[in-house]
Order: sequence, then C-alpha cells, then structure tokens
Amino acid sequence: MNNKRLPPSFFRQEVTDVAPRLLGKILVRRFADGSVLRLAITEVEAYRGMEDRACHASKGRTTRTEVMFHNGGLVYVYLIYGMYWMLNFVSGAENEPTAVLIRGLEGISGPGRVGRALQLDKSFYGEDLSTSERIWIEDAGQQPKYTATPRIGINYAGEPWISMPWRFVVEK
DNA sequence: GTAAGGATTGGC
DNA sequence: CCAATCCTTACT
Repeated sequence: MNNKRLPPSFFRQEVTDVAPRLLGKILVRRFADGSVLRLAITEVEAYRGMEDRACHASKGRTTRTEVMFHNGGLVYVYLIYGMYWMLNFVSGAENEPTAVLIRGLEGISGPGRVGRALQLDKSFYGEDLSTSERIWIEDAGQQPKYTATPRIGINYAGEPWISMPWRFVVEK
C-alpha cells in the first residue's frame, strides 16, 4: 500500500530537521523483476546549500548539482571514486540546494554499500519520491533515538563545516 | 583538450 | 597504507 508514503512536504523543510526525521523511516526499493526490498534508514548526513563547502551545490548550479536546486522530494545520485552510487534526497525549497545523504540502512553500513544493495545508477537522478514505482520512503510510525556527530570524509571543506554535527546515527 | 580529485570500500 | 575506476569540474 502507498498510504504510508512520505509526501513532498516532508522533504520541503530545513535539511537539518529532515535528516534526523528520516531515521527509522522505511526505504522501499522495487526491482524490475517485481521483488521488493524494505529497509529502515539508520544513518544519514545533511548537506546544506551554497554556503556549506562540503555540499556539492557550493560549487554552483552545474549539471551534477542541478537537481539539488529543485523543490524537495527528488532523488540526487552521483558516482564517487568511479564505482559507488551515493543516494541522496533533495530537501528544502526551490533554489535552496540541500540534500540528505543516506549513509546506512538496517544491516547495510556505508553509503557505497547502500547504493550497491539498491542497484542504483544514473537513471535514478531526479526520480520523484512521491510518484516513483521503484523507490520511495514510508513512515514506520516511530522516531528512534539518535546521536549527532560531524560528517564523514569532508575534511577538504574546512571549518566550520567539518565540525557541524550534521551526521545522524540511530542509537543501538 | 587535458588534468586532478572525490560525501568509499576492501584488500594487503 | 593504497589501488580501483570514471565522472565532473577547473583550467589551458
């Protein structure tokens, strides 16, 4: 059923609020063969706009970052190190380039492994989470406890961005 | 056109 | 510690 699918309004808010609220939500992936994978989100990171030097959108509006400038509720995927597809959800309002990186799912640790498990590719770029038949998010009716820490792998961004506690992890 | 490097992972 | 692997961005 789709009655639990999160509406666009869920994503069209402050990314630092959207990110932790995604914890415990169910990521649903329907494959071409009809099989369905349903896994709870356990780790995320918020990337916030042009100012945030760790956010790809800080480089400006380019072919790659274009989707982040759209209204929240779309998928932003990109290839890193030539082999891993990173899954992000665009947040905030139009022209407010923010996104949430999905770093971990129930039983799957690491953003690269998430992309591999979900069999993502560039065709998911710009996918609409409110209408897609192959990927969407459902409300599980609970908000797990979590902790906030600095984000991973963004030392090049410099301060204060390195220290912003924008990585959210579900507590055991 | 060319070069540098990355929101990672896994193997040595 | 470091190679894998290729797309995007920056620069000539």
